[in-house]
This record gives sequence, C-alpha cells and structure tokens, in this order.
Amino acid sequence: MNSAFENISEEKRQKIIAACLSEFADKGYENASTNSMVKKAEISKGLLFHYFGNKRNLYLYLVDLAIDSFISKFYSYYTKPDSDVFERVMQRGVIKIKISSEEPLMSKLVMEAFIDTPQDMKEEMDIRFKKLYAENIPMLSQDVDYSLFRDNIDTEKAMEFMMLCFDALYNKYINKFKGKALALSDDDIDDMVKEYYEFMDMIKFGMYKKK
Amino acid sequence: MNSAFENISEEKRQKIIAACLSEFADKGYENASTNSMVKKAEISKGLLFHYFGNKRNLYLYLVDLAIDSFISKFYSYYTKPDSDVFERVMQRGVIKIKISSEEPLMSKLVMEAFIDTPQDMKEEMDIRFKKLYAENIPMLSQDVDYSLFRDNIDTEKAMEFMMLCFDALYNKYINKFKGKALALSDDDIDDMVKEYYEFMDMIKFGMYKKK
Amino acid sequence: MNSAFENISEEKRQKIIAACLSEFADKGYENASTNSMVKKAEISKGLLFHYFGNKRNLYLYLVDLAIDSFISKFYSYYTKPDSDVFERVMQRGVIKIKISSEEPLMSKLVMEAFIDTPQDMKEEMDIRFKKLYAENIPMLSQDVDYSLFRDNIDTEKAMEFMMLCFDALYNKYINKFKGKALALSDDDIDDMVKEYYEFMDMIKFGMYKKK
Amino acid sequence: MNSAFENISEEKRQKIIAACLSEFADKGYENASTNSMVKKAEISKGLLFHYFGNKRNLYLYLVDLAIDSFISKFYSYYTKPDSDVFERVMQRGVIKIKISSEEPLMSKLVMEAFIDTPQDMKEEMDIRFKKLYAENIPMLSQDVDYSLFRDNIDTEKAMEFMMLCFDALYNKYINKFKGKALALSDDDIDDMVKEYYEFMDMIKFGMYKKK
DNA sequence: GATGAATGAGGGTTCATTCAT
DNA sequence: AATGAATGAACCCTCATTCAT
Repeated sequence: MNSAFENISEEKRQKIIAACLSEFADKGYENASTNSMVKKAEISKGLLFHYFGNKRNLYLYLVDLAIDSFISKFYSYYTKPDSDVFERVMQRGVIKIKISSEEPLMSKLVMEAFIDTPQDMKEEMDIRFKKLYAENIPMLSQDVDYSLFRDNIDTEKAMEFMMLCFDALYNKYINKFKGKALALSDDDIDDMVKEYYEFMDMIKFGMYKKK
Repeated sequence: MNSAFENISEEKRQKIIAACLSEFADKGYENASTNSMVKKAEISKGLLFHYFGNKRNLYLYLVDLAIDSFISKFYSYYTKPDSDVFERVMQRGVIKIKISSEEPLMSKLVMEAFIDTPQDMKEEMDIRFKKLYAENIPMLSQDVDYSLFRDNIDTEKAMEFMMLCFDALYNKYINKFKGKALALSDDDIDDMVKEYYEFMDMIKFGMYKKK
Repeated sequence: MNSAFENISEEKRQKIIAACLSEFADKGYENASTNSMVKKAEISKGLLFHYFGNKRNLYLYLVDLAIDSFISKFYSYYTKPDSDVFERVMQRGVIKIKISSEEPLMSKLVMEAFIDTPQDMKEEMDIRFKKLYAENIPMLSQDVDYSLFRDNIDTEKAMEFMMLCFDALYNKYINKFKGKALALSDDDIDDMVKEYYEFMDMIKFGMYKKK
Repeated sequence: MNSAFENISEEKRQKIIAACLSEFADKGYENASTNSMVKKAEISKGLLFHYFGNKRNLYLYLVDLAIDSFISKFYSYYTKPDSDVFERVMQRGVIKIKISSEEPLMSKLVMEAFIDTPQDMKEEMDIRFKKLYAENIPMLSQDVDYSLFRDNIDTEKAMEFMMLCFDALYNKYINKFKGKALALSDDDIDDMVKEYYEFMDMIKFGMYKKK
C-alpha cells in the first residue's frame, strides 16, 4: 500500500508524515480528520488514499514508523549495561523521557496506540506490543547480578514489578509535560533523574526498616 | 435536566443507564453514539435529549452516578484502618479491584473520565477528581505509624511513590480483564490479592539485600 | 380552541400571553419555540396545546389580540378630526409612534405579521390587513377639505401617496428604536413630531419652487 | 471556500445557484433548508458543503452574487444624470423596478438580507450596505441644481425624505408582484413609471396649493 | 501519479405535537 | 384541567472513501 509512498521525494514524504502524525497525536485515531491532514500536508485527498488505502493503514504505518524511530533513537542513547538491573531500568527510563521530550508526537502516538487502542486494531497492536516487549527482555535480563536480590525473592516477579513501577513514574512525567509544545530543558530532565534515583532507592532497599 | 429522568420507572431508568453507560465505556466520550444508545435503550432520540439536554450532560450524569456508586460500594467494603500504611493501601487496592470486577463499566467510565478527559470537561472532571482525592487523603494518612519507615526517608514522597506503584498494579489487573464480560471469580481475586502481597513485601522491604 | 383559555384567571392568562408574545416578537414566527414559551409562562407543554391546538393558532390569536389592543389604544388617543387631511395623517402617525413605544412587543408582532407573513398564513393576514385598512379609510377621508389640494391633482392618489410617505417615515422611526427595551421619552417623541412636521411641510407644498 | 465551485460546469453551477437562491428567497435565511436545496439542485448533501463550507457562507456568496448582478444590471440601464435630482431618483427607481422584475429572486434576497439581516451576519451585511450606499451617493448628489429647491428648505433633509418616499413606492410595487412568478410586462412597467411621475410631481411641487 | 468533485450515512440537537395519566 | 413523557422527522454539518479525469 505504500510502495508508492516510499518512492516520492524525502521532503514531501516528511511533510505528509508530519501532517498526519500531528493530527493523530492531537485528536486520537477516531477523531483525527483526513481532511485536516491533506490540508496540512498540502496534498490532495485522493493522493493520501492512493498511498495508504485507508485511514487504518495510514495509522498503522505511522505507528510502525514511530516504533522504529523510537527503537533506533533508543539504541543511539543506549550504552553497555550495568550488572545492576536497577541501573539498567534507570537508564531505560531516562532514555524514554529524553525521547518523549525530543519526539513528543511520535511518543504520544505510540503510547496512545497501546493504551487507547482503536477498537478494530487490537490484534495489530498486540503483535507490535509483543515485538517491543521481546526487544526489551534481553536488554534488561541478560547478565544480571541476581545475587544482589534478597534471598527468598522471586526475581522474575521482582523485575516485572520493577518495570511496572518505573513505567508508572515515567507516565507521571509524560502526563506532566503533555500539552507542552517545547522539548524539556536539561534542568527538567535532571530533576526527573534525581527523582528517579530517590524512587529507585526506595524500591531497591524498601521503604520500611529491615524486617 | 434530569429531574424528569429521576421520576420514571426504575426498570426503564436502569435500561437507559445501562445502554448509555456501555456505549460510553465501550467507545469513549467522543465516539459514543447517542444513536446507538437510544437503539440499545429502545427509546426515541428525542427522549434522551429530553432527559439530559445534550451528550455532555448525559456523560457527566453517568460519571457522577458512577463515582457515587463507587464511593458507596467502597465504604461498604471498608473496615477500620491499620496503623501500617501499607495495609491500608493494600485494602484500598483490593477493594478497587473488587469494585472494578463487580461494576466494570462504571469503573471504566470513571477511569477514562479522569485519564482521557474530554477537552471541554476538564474543569468539571477536575472538581470531581479533587472531591474524590479529598475523600482519600484522611483515609490513607491519618494515624499512620511513621516509625516503621526507614530513618532517612522522605515519608511524603514515599507515600506518593507507593500510591503510584499500587495504582500501576491495579491498572495492570484492570487491563487484564478488560473486555471480559464476566465478573472476576473469588479465585481470580485471591490470586490478585496474593500478588498484591508479594508486591507489597518488595516495596516495603526492598528487592535488594540491605545496603 | 381557546374557549378554555378565556376562562382561566386573568393573571395566568396575561402571563401566558406575555410569554408567547415576547417569544414571537423576539424570534419571529418560525423560530419562536413553544418550549421557551411554556418555560417563560411556567405552564406545561400540554396545556399550551390544549388551549391553542397548535402554534399557528396561537400566533393568530396573539396577532388578533395585538390588533384589537392596537385599535383600542388608537381610539383612546384619537380626537375629532381636522378638516386638513395632513393634520389627520400627522395625528395618526404620532399616535402610532406612541403606541409602538408603549407596546413595543405587540407592535412588532403586528408589523412582522404583515410584512414577513409566515408562508401558510397569507390568507389570514390578508383578511386582517383589509379589516384594518377599512377601519382607516373613513377616519382619513371623511369631511376632508379637498379645496386645499392643487386643482389638477388626483386627490385619491394623493392620499394614497401621502399615507405611503408617512408610513415610510414611521417605519424609519420604528427601525431606529428597534431593540431598545425602553419606551421612548417625551423628548424622543417631540423630536419625531418636529421632523414629522418638516416632512409634512415638504409634501404639502412641495420641495421645489412653484412651477 | 468556493474556488471549487467556480470551476464546475456553468450549467451545474447555475442549477445549484438557482436552487439555493430560490430556497433562501422563499423561506428566508433561517428557515431555508439545505436539504431542500440539494434536492432541488439534485446534488448530494456533502457536495453543497464541500463547495460552501456552511450555510452562512453559502448565503453570503449568494448575497454577493446578487449584489454584483444588481450593480452590473443597474449600470447597464444607467444613463448620464440630469441636473434635476428628482429625475435622477426617478431613473433610479425605474431601473430598480426593472431589475426586480427581471431578477425577482435575487432582488428579494438582497432586500431581505438588508432588512431582516440574520443575527450573526449584521457586520457582513453592514459592510455590503455601506459599499452599496457609497456607490449611490455620487450618483444622486453630484452636480445637482439646488437652485430648484424652495428657498427656506433644508436640502439635505429634503433629499433624505425624497429617498424615503420613493423607496416606499418601490416597496409597494415589489409587494404587489411578490409571488408572481413571471417578469413584469412592458405595460406593467409603463404603468408604474406613469405613477412614479405623478408621485414625483406631488412631492416636487406639493399636494396643496401654494402657501 | 495526482486531483478534488462527489457521495450519503451518520453525527448531535431541536422541534411541534400527541396522549396516557 | 393539566401534566410532561414520548415521538421521530428535520435541522446543519462532517466524515472516510471512491473514481473519472
């Protein structure tokens, strides 16, 4: 459906992508208007449908683009993993924050695609989610120093919970600067990282005194 | 706007509420169709608007209904608080799970109303959110035994993080049985509660060995 | 259709009349809402239709009421006619201005009923117009001193034109204070009367030098 | 909004214009139905809105069209002005009658647009009215022979009144053949012109004998 | 490849009127 | 007499999609 689209000039392609992306990110899948998109992209109605067939395909194309972009950006920031799994999760969280700040529209699109998945795209999104997840697992779990964990703890479950917690904090940040047009400043990021560390300390060593 | 609605037969009222609730919970505010609602409720288009004036009012009415129902159900499960704040958060989480299981549509409506607040209802939802929040604060923070916390921990932040984590776990469960038409079995609930406790243990005392 | 209506308490009747009158005068026949009327009149929807059958009848009832009220007010101001027909037309114009000021809603209703006659009421309004017109003729033409007219003038036509001109001036005034909620002050009326006299002078004796 | 509309076949364009024009002229702005228009024009609902965006734009488009058509027709009849201002007003009146006869719908639309201006178009219509008025002023007042006026007459006021009177006569004619589908015959026009002259004579030199 | 005219179902909302109570 | 619940057609407008050019 988009072999045609892949062959047009880079400039035009980017303009179309930007237009559609901002519309979807702004309004969500259902309320995004293809009319607004073609107006913003300065192309004809027919051309958009010539490239993508229908709104659904266009959306999936953009989601995939955003995921790919996210992944490649992720790796561009990624450094060799620490043996302390918390440090890994920390790094992962900070990178995600940075990317969300640099590419707010793409990030928003992906997040919403996973959270408010449009009714008839559950399956497609599920596939993509699993793919992303699979990508993450080794990154987080390979060569982890499990000796750091308390003795009678289910490490697998611990890591699942840990992810859950850090993702929750990440979401808190995302919601905070939702709507902000501008990218985050280094100071903003620093504040977040500081909080991340406080948070990590609590989860690592607990909030209560030793049992 | 709905004094009329309050006076009709209970059966009919419930049918209309069910129809509108399921439509909103299914499709979200913007994509919910008043057409579908009246079809499901087997009433005329005009009648719906006779009762509620417009879609917005109808939505707010249902959100309020759901919040009230949530609160009253919450108190029906609620027992005297433990001095251990974690136990309180646990109890709160378990109750929320139970309610979400018993009233999945209402729960979904409220959650989405707060998270994906429709553009022109920010203010109204904010009021409701603050009301709910105010209700929660004393329940969680009164007569807490802060001596249980590690010495150099910021207890306020700790509690904020704690809430974040437990809410994240709650959301995980919600997403799991999203779509499931049926209420959770006692066994389902038991499994969750067990996991809640494992989770609590980790956050309370940390995942790693003592520093 | 309104025998029932004639028998209710004067107070209630006046309230209903006032409510409907203001709605029709404000919005015009088609855009007037029976909903707004019953709300303003604080009666039920059914009652309005019980009294008047339908919107059309209600409108005609009010128009008739307004015409009758107009006529009776007219006669309350009316004094014995001068033999100079211009003085008569003047008096007529001044009285109309006064009534329009005292009863702006009724006046507006009647004027609009005649000018923007709702599509399916042409015939009814025509009858009423002819009745009003017939009422006017003798008032203006009886015992007129025709010797005042230039010799070779068609007096009948002259009077028709005269009416046309004075009505045009009247309309100019009406449009001027359209929208004004308040009745005209005596000063306003005086200014108009002065202009009326200037106008009369020109029509009586011409704008140009004698032929 | 209508660049699209300007490029379709003349035949189709005229059909759409005719359909919308007749609907608006018949029912007035508020009561005109876009449904009826598309049915009459035999186009789809969507297309009308594709061309004009909304009812309001469509109306303004037609009003502008009618004004332009009116002006161009006016000039096609217009001849060099007489120094006698009455002759000018006469010519103006006769031309207006002719145009109203030839283009009854357009004339009606413009008249109603100015008189019963829809609530939210006051500003737009005001602009148009001023433009039309500005066009008229020089036509009527340049190189007028004021020496023809009676000595102690306020010529400015005289001209204002004069316009008022002639417009009143014009309106009388308009109302007369309102509803008539057919254009006026030359004989009809001749009769009116004759009456115009009688009327002019009375206003010029007065109805009464010299003071 | 590229256009944009054209569709018509569906969106939320308002309406005058009816009728069981 | 009086209510107001109930109707459903009509209102303007938006939409994704198609197709002749």
